[in-house]
Amino acid sequence: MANKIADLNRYIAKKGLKVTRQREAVAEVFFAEKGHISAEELYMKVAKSHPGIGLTTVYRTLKLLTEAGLAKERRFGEPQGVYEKEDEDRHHDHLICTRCGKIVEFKEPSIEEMQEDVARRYGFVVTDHKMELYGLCRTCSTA
Amino acid sequence: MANKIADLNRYIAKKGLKVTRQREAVAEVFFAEKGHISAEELYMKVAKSHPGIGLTTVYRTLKLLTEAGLAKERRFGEPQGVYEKEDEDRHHDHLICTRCGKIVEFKEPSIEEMQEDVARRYGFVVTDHKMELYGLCRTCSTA
DNA sequence: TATAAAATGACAACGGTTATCATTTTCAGG
DNA sequence: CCTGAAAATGATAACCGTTGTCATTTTATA
Ligand SMILES: [Mn+2]
Ligand SMILES: [Mn+2]
Ligand SMILES: [Zn+2]
Ligand SMILES: [Zn+2]
Repeated sequence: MANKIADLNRYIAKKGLKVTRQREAVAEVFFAEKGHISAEELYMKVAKSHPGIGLTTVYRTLKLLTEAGLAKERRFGEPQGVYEKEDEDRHHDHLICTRCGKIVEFKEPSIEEMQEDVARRYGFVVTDHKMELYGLCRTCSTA
Repeated sequence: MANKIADLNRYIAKKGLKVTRQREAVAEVFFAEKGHISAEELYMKVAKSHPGIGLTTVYRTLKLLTEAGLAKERRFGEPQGVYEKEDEDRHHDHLICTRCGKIVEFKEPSIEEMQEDVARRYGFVVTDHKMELYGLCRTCSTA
């Protein structure tokens, strides 16, 4: 994901910030992730290849990535936030199993349209939304 | 509101717990609320008529009310949780203005049906869901 | 009224995140 | 390449909403 790193560096330049080894290290590990990862977990993974990088820096980098539109913070009912890669056309919502923690991502344009309708009806302009369905996955409900 | 208190007392009896002045005081103020209120705010309001009641007890009572199905905790992107009255047929979702904080409640059965569809498609049995639309209210978007 | 169980209030502790600050690093200009 | 101003880092303390602890009080049952 060299292009992702390039996107980050472009954002950094645009904002007059600076490229650092730490930012690249954190971003690289983050972009290599598939699912949702907490700051603490990311910190641990980064530490393997780059010991010495502080948890604070991981938090700061995640915030930077979020501002740059490359990461998104999620909150699935737990106090600890998790992050995932963000991309204009990667928007999705989540199904969360409250028993085993399994998370399924889905996209449902027809629901999104209806959300727009509802918002319009109340005079709102929607900029973001959150939809989470909590329940039991197949494995957990048949056990 | 007397019936709400009665509901609470019924739940308390069923669980072998005890009716106390504090619980009644907190519940009364809570049930008299219209919108969403934080534990801290509720604590302040309760203090006016019943000084001496601790914040801890307010938290405990809110948890009790939630277990009894009479209150529901909400989180609108801020660290501080807020509570609102709960009722089987009072389910609704929220439109939140990110500028002025205005919150509009709405109910959209067709969306709820589609949520069920999506869940079924992935083998999930939904027990709860969260849908929040963030954006600008009419006042804020035309200013 | 005696008794066991539960609730209370004061306070400490928790956990995830952010602020502070001395030190180090980056990078534009010379 | 240097130099210097601006920004970033890491260690640590602080923050803040919430929950745990525990001695004391209150409730409800018999
Ligand atoms: Mn996701
Ligand atoms: Mn509501
Ligand atoms: Zn499951
Ligand atoms: Zn507004």
